[in-house]
Amino acid sequence: MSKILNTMSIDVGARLRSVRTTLGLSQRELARRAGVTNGLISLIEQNRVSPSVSSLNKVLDGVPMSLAEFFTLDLSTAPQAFFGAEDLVELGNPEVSLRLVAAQRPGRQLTMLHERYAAGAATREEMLAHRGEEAGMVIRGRIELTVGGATRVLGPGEAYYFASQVPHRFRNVGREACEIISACTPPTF
Amino acid sequence: MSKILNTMSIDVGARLRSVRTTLGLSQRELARRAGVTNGLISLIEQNRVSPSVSSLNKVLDGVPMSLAEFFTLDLSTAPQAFFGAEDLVELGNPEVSLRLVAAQRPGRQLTMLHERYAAGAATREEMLAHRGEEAGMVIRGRIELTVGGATRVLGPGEAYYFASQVPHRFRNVGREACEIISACTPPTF
DNA sequence: CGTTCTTGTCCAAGATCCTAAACACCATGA
DNA sequence: TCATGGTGTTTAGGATCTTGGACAAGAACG
Repeated sequence: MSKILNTMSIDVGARLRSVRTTLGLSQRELARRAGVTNGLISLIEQNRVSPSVSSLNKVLDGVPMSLAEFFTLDLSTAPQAFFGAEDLVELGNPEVSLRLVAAQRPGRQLTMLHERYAAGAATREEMLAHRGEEAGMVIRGRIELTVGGATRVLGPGEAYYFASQVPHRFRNVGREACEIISACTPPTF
Repeated sequence: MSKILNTMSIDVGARLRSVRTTLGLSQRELARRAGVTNGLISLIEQNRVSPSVSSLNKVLDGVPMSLAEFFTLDLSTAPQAFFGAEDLVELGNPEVSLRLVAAQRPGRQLTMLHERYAAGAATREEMLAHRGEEAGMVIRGRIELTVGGATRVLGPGEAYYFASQVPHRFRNVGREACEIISACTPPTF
């Protein structure tokens, strides 16, 4: 006896699905980041259950997004064409800042990021799951980039381009912060 | 074995208690309006449980307040002294609008409302639970006010003052909207 | 002093959420 | 064709939320 919960003033399921798909995450990947099960994400998105606030909070921690942002999201906006610096959604941390362009855009096919690595900061070396390609250009500072077996330090005006499935790692070996504009497809964030 | 849930980034219990006490409601009164039990309100406010989103939504319907407003509330603001029209919190409905001054102020001792009755609108005649007194002045339109057995129509510049426990009823018998500035103590909203 | 009302808290039992595991489907590739 | 790895969905059962009622403490009143 499959049941669907009464329509509430706020459609939590649609909201969560919108947030997740916009960021290009699978239910399992979001579940892993949030420390819950993929089944729960599925049930919530179908409005088969109304999650406890603490569960929803855990799920949103995997995005990351606050409850206030989640409930304040306006789903019915026309696709936005221009984004001020304050419109970019921060996905990283203070050490490695990743600011996403057009985060809310449904069905987004491209991920563009404004990345900022603090002095000494680095990404974990890891194999990304998707099959897309990544490109970027340094606009300030210097960054050491390792792709497969090769390592090189890039400065302002220099760029990179590689397939995402090749293990790669960014490391800021300089004294000042390094900023990069990057793009990849399909979207992983 | 009494347990207290892990501290979350957002203290739902404190938030709800703050909202409720600020409005001068008891747990039972809020529960009645929301269609839940007083026990649930108690447990939520103590963070003994993390309510489901749908329960929290039901509870907030009794205020009324949206989930977005609830999670956006800033609890740590210094007492606000000035309130623009947009700062007043709407407590009524389209027919009978009740806009509360200083809704968020903790320990508020006074309730001041900007009331607006659409043409033909009326309050239910009911005995209010508290023992305070109410006063108000019409600033626009005309309103028929019944207090105990007496009825009178008041216009701009005219005022009223009575004990809250006397049954009373407001009714706009005119063609235009009627606006009133009212105050009562202790706070019932 | 009791009586009666209010308040918030606490406690089984029932309802709902959440997990772990399985399922069905599709795409890729040997 | 079969295996592999990805996707979202479903289900049984344990964990948690929610209810209805009891409880204790305080205030108002006679």
